[in-house]
Amino acid sequence: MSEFIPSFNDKLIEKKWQEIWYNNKYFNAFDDSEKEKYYSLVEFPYPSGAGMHIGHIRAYLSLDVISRKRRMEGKNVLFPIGFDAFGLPTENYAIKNQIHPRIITDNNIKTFINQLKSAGFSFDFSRMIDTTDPDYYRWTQWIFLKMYEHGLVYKDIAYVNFCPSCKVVLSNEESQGGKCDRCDSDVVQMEKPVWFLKITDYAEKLLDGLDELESNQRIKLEQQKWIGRSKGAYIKFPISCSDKTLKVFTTRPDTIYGATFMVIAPEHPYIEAFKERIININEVEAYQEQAKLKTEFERIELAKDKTGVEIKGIKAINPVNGKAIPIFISDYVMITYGTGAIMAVPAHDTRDYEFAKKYNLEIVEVIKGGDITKEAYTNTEEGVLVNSPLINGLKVSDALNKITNYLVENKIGEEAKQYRMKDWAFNRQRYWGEPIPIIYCDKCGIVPVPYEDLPVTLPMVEKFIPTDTGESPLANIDSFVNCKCPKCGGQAKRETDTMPQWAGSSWYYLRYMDPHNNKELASREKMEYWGQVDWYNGGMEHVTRHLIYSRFWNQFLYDIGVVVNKEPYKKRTAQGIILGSDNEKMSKSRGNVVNPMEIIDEYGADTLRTFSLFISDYEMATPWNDLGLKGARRFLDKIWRMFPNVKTGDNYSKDLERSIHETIKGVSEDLENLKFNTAIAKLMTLVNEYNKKDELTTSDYEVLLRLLNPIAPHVTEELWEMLGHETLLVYETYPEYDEKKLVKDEIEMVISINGKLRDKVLVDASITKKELEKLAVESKKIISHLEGKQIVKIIVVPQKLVNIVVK
RNA sequence: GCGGGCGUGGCGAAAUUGGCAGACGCGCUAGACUUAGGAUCUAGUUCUUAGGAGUGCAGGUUCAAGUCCUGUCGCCCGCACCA
Repeated sequence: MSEFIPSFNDKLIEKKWQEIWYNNKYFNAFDDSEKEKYYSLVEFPYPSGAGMHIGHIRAYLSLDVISRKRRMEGKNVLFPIGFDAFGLPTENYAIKNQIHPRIITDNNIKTFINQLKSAGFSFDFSRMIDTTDPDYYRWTQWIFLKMYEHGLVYKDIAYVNFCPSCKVVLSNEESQGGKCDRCDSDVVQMEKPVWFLKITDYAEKLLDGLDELESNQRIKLEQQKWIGRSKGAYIKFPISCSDKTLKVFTTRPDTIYGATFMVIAPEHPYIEAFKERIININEVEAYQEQAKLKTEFERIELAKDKTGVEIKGIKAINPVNGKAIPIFISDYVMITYGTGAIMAVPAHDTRDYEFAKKYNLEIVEVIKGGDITKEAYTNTEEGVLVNSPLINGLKVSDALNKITNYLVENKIGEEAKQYRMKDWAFNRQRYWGEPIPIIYCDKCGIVPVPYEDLPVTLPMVEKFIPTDTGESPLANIDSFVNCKCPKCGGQAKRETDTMPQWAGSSWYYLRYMDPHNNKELASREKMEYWGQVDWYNGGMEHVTRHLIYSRFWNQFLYDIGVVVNKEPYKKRTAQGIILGSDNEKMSKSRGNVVNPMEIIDEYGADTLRTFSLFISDYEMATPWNDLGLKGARRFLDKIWRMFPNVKTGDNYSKDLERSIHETIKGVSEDLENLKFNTAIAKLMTLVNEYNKKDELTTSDYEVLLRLLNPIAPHVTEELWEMLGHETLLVYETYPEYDEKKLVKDEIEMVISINGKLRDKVLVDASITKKELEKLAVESKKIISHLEGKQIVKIIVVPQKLVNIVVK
């Protein structure tokens, strides 16, 4: 053997093992294995031109470690990767540089694959998918058509969020706070024909399914909040001298006697309907115009300042007491929620209170407990109803029941649920997305593309530019637009809008099970074998969008008998983001971006892997720290340098035995609980212990290599080979601990006085309580502290401490 | 405004869920060895008047509080005129 070098050559070793693993397909999953399956999934990346980010590394590492551990535990592991490649950055880059997005995408994917491999991720690269591949998006389109077939797709003219800069319609999810998710421009409201997916039909199922999901509370809460269910009632208020009623939604029908006026949204259809009777129609229409000009963001920003106009000429009749009350138009009521109209109860709602104060409207207290001369009394759980003939003296919960029954019996109202979540606006006016498989025929109307004609492929054209009218660039491509009607064979035109970014990712976990199937999205047999995703890790930012969308698609596919499980994911976790070393979010403009490839170049993939997991609790956001990398590298080098001290031996060294079993237990548990940082700390502690010895047995050394392998796979694999093994560590067994070996015969007990540490003693594990007390009181250190004091009592906590309470 | 989380050395962080605060790592200090390396090894490293004090701040419960309770300040994330 040549001279032993005290620091390993990461470049050589890592390249060597990556070639062995990937060329021999060591990480490929088997569809026909006898072994128990394990499906671990990470959110597939968008292959941006910038290549891999440190965030990708951290996001994928957790399940790479788990997947590697599972293989060692004898599982048939499916740990796939793919690319969510449709999207605006690629299209924008394509337009700017006159390169087709196909070419850009292919190049970016190549870069990504190389980068993923250089980090040593144990993905099954044979199952790679690309959402922009017609063989893939054929099935995205297929699912859309299935939804259409089942009445979950509809077209409507609607006010949509439109980004004037990206020239694209945005979903609510993409336009939070009135800003475009991508370019941060102010979003405007635009009336457009929109394809909607009826996700609200699945609101209840999406809520129920959360019970089965294994995740932390935050992940469930954010989804619950997003769906935003409110239980309450619809109530119909008759309109004076008319057979029409104004329907409102309220969560508090018990406060109906306090309803002193009504408010409708500026877009409410009754303004048009009662145009003839409205005396101040000019004033009302002027208000409507003004409201339209405000972006949604402005409407929220100006929230403090309530504005409105009374609609003169019509009144609403409170159906429980027959009182005629005024109707106002105001933009604090949204047309998109509930019925676009409310009964205002100023005494018990802060917004209504504000409005009533401003316009000098009557405020009637119906729940006792607050002081409505000062502010609205809203925290009414303990309150008692007053001024409400039918329900006076009742507690709120009883009043709610009684009044609801009354409303239902008298056909004034009905129980109802409302959701914050709205139907999913599903079309985009862009080129680089899945074409929506719909054809418009003058004779037959809207005709879905027949299943056998899928996929509707994107045409490869030289130039495409977004149109100013908000139409897709596809609209300019005649060869795409013009087609035959599948029903009558006549001239027809294709839908030119494409699907949103979220489409392809809504079912990709299914495709991995059977990625090359050209007959079905995946075969039933394979879906039965692979079942649910056992563990899905991704970003917190996708918990409300992608996670809900994909759960919705899966539930739909389950309902029509295509997939096997109601819920796609068994367990979901989310990594904390890595901030720049300045504790700010990484961004090019701040110049605090860490490039993982540079780190691999300088320190090697094993060091990057170890450090990214060691830096902090996996679920918390943490600033990056370049210097810390050295520590990770030092740790790996220490293990490397131990190699010459390893002597043959089939058992653990006696004095290390307990530490080894403790470490095995601790590390395994930590890895399962996402506590990678403490798992690595425990391995470091063990290594420090090893380092105090001149000699180690091969068993001592190998157990360390096996424990560390999922985290630092290259260097451990190399050392494994150096030990003379001919098989790979990748499929070696994961160490197990022996409970009996954890038992200590001697325990260090703490002796404290009034809770303050005063002494420590080493005692036999079998010591009795009495003996301990005696020992404690007789300790020299303790005696000196007890001088002149009186012992009140002694508390003994077995295995831990003795506390002497003195006066 | 509502919901969730966080606040611990010079820094990143641990703390078996109420029982030795600061594991592990970075950095720093001193020494050793020089194969001058991305070194390595050894010792030390919360503060401090050596008695203590100490987990954002102020109280409380307890034999015992970073951990539980009440109040308060600061930061982060999500939602936001949702009726």
